[in-house]
Amino acid sequence: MKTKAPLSELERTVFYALDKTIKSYRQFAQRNIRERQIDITIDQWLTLKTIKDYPDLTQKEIAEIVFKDYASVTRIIELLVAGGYLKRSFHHTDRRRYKLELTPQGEDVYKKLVPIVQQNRQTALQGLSENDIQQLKGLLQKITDNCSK
Amino acid sequence: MKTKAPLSELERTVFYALDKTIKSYRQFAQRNIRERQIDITIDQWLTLKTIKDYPDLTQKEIAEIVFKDYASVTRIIELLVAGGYLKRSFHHTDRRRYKLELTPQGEDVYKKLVPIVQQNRQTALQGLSENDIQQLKGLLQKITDNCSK
DNA sequence: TTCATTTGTTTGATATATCAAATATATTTG
DNA sequence: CAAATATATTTGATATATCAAACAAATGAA
Repeated sequence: MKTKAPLSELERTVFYALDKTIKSYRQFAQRNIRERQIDITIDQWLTLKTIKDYPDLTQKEIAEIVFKDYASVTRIIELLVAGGYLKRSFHHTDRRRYKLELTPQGEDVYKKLVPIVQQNRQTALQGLSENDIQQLKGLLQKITDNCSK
Repeated sequence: MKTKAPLSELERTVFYALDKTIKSYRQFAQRNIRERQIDITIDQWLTLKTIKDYPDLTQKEIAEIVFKDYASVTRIIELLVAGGYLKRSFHHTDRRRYKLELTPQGEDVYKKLVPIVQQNRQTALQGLSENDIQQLKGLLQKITDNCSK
């Protein structure tokens, strides 16, 4: 029987665990989307959903919500447009901006994904109580605050 | 006085908090490295450190430790070699592999970074007790497990 | 109104992530 | 040993992250 190597220093840090957890969740979630033959990435989904839920945000505001760089949002939106999920037209009052709307295809993906994402989250959180989750969020928030000063 | 918009559904999920926390930490850590004029990325540092601490690992094993794709590790190592931090030569017994060693410059960066990383972690975890940290790791582990089945 | 500044967005360059396919060497099996 | 299989690594294609620089339109001040 093979004995496990002792954990490296890296593997013992919380930051390692954090990184691993978010990567595992993303892989898990992406796999479940792909398995249903839906052609969209997690990041594209996040921005699509944000646009659907909050129409008339600027891209800057979208970026802040999804916690991404403005440049990334620009490119993700380009791909969503290229993929036929999003329609981009000029904004009525501010010509620097675009008006962003889901296409029927975008709406369709949205409808399909909502329950999948819901299910993913539920599965990922199995065995954690509501209290655990609040605890977790509190601790994460503290770390985030410590890093943002 | 401006009142905050209510949090979006996204912003209320643990996964969002997770993503935000790890990104905040990475940005914070990278900033502290750059400020000291050290030319290396976090990911390069992680793999450099792994090679230093565990010489004679295969790239595959390195990838597993740093939780990265094999392809990513290949490219990160290329950059470390190009940057003069790592020396790559053929492995004695297995010609598919490379022998990886830090150059003097690599050793130098290693020595400089150890205390910086130490300090970063400490700062990021300010206000969390040892117990909080164990709690956090436990919860993260549960989520990781849930996503890996 | 004009000029300077601010704001929203894009672009370019480089690093990393992901998946699939290609390579090369090792190992196993018949 | 030869063929099949396994293992270590690389490469290609595409998506995302980050930072800086470029742009263009809006806004504010003189």
